[in-house]
Amino acid sequence: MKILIIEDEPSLQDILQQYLQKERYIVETAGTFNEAITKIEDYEYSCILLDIMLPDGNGLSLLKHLKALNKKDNVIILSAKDSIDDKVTGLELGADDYLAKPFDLSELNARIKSVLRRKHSGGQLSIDNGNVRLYPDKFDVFVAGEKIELLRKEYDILHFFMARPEFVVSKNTLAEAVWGDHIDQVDNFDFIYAQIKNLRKKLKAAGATIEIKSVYGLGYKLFVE
Amino acid sequence: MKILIIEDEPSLQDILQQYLQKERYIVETAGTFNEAITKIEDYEYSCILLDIMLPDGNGLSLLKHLKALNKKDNVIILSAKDSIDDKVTGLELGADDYLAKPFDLSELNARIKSVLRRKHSGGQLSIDNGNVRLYPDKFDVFVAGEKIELLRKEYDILHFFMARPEFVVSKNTLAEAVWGDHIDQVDNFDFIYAQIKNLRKKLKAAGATIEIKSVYGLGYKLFVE
DNA sequence: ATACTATTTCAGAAAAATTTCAGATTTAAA
DNA sequence: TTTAAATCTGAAATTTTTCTGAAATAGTAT
Repeated sequence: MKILIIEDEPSLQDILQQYLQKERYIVETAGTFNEAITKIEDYEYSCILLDIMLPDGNGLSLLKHLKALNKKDNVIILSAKDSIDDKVTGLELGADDYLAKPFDLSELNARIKSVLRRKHSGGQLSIDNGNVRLYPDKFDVFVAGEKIELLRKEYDILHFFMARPEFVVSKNTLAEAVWGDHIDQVDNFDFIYAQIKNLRKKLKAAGATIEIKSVYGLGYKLFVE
Repeated sequence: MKILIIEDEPSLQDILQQYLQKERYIVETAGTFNEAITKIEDYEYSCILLDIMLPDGNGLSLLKHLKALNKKDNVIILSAKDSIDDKVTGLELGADDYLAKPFDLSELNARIKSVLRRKHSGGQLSIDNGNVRLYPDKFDVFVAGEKIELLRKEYDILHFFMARPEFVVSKNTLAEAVWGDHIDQVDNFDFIYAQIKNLRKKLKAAGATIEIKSVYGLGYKLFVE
């Protein structure tokens, strides 16, 4: 579960980040319009918290941008303005919820949960590739109808690839998605090698018709037979 | 078993809360329309007691709201008005029962039990898994026909798992369901470990064919042999 | 108040998952 | 073919999570 906080005020950004990390989300932050755009284009977040009063551009136009890109990220708008106008405009533009400042952290948490619940139950219940089926909310993976046991990181990695079959993914992108932001300038990818190795072994042992192939110098891609 | 009391009059709220807590329910309260909405969106209650005369909005519109959100929570309407109108409207809007003030606490309790029975076991009086049988409204548990003595928290935990056999449940979810929402940002789960340990010991000693297995990094699940 | 029971906290032990490491193997390009 | 970089591997080290019995605290009933 990755959440992007788009908020220019450092203190609030900090509070939100710390609170949500305690709630076990992977949290990333963006302080400016441009930074936010870059992150959004690079990754699909489970939920985006968007302050509509950004210094270098109105948050609502960011929302417009997001929808124009056909992104599916869910958005909760945070705003100091409690004006009906902004709220309505935000929701019309496709935001999923609206929260006026000042707000309670537990209230924010409740809204996030509600958005995620809606997203997951409304969205697809399983992801299929070859003879592998993955149930995102149950942490269950089946190969040819048989359940296999994956550890947490193995599961996260597989989930990531299952959502992007046949696409080449760099190790940096993978690391960022599965391990989070703090893994930014890493000089060796041993931890990825170790995980990929174990995941491959389990998939092979179960007779999966998918394979995580390495693309020399670029990264990996999920190959579907 | 979590119950939400939506009632603006503090004294009645207090009486209900104390009584229901003694009856071993986890009780939360909301005094206003908005507070209630927030709580409802955040969590699915076993039963909601709804006073339809709220200061900041009619209770019936809250009921409408609830159904629009596709929530499955059961609702018992409490009302000072004994008008047929309100009763009919309430039940039409999907309430499960109706109780006119003033009412007897034991009567309320009976209605709640009946609603819960209908909800949880489709009217069944017991929940079975393996050689374990649990009687929800008697707080009785039998293993292979022999009654075993469980403490309150142990019972609540077992009940929770018995209703969700084979499903992985996070410690946060378990804590929220069994301990209620004052446990909001916990940084350690020692109290869960302690309870699970004791419950496991009792189940094992009685020769139960079910087992609460831990799923490393995720939570627990009830395994049925 | 007092005694009794239930629950939570604590500190250390155990178990499990993840990362690091050192050496082997593969790859692309000179 | 030779070379250097990239990737893979099994095992060890580290970190994280879970478990345990005992002690402290909270809760109930007398």
